Amino acid sequence: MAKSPRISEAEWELMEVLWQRHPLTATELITLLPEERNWAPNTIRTMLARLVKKGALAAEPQGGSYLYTPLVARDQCVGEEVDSMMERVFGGSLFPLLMHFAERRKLKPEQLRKLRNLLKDEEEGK
Amino acid sequence: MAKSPRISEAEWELMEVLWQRHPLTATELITLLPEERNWAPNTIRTMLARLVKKGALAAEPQGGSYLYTPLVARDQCVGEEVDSMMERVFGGSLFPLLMHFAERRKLKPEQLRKLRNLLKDEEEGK
DNA sequence: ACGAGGAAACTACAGATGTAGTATTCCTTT
DNA sequence: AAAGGAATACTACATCTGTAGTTTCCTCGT
Repeated sequence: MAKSPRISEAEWELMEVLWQRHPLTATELITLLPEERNWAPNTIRTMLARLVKKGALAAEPQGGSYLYTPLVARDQCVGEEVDSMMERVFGGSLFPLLMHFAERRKLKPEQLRKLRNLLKDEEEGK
Repeated sequence: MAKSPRISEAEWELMEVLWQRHPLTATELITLLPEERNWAPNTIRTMLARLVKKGALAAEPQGGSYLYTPLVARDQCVGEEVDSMMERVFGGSLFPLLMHFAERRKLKPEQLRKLRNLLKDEEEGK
């Protein structure tokens, strides 16, 4: 499967809405966005246009407007996002990531031990 | 603790080297970079300058040259990187991330069950 | 059929990023 | 002290991102 286009942070928010519910017109999408993000409508339309250009969305004309639909699966985008991050900061290996969480979220040592154990095969198999 | 500056993908590679070994001059750093990355020396120096401007590196003059040293801890950068990604694609919650790995890396269902169990408190506590 | 109002198209612009060329400076060696 | 070589400083430039204003166009209601 081909790599999906890169979705930027702000774009991600639009995609989230569209992955949950589509097709949508720009106006509908705007009403569905969390209000905290009070982007100017034109900002959102610009981002939509970029997402279409990137091939992340399809834009189907519908009476003077467009209906937008995701062309890339959320799962795939997530996968690529995660992989890229993992590659960058954990050398691609799962275990250090879990260690990271274990430390940050302060798992109890006993949980940690179990977790480590559980994932040993994983790491070796990789 | 203050937020560390944003380290871009390419910059990350320089930082990795410097986190492992510092202080280094630009030239030393260049020799330590993986050869695949055959950046022009000037490219690397530009990135170094940017990292200094961002406050990610200190540049100590040393006989007509500089010695570069990280000013931000790798751990902290990793944390912020991970948090940002988690926020973006997993709504900040750990469990879906683990599910993702479980699916992608094909954990055995039994491992998965244990893992889920193990992390339940974590999720609830959040 | 015409006008109002909303959509889309086009334009703008600053900051980040990837990538590197050119110019200047300054240390070191004859 | 002058030259050579390296390191830095400055400049460049295309693309992506965040953010939005201005202009044009189409559609629906009267």
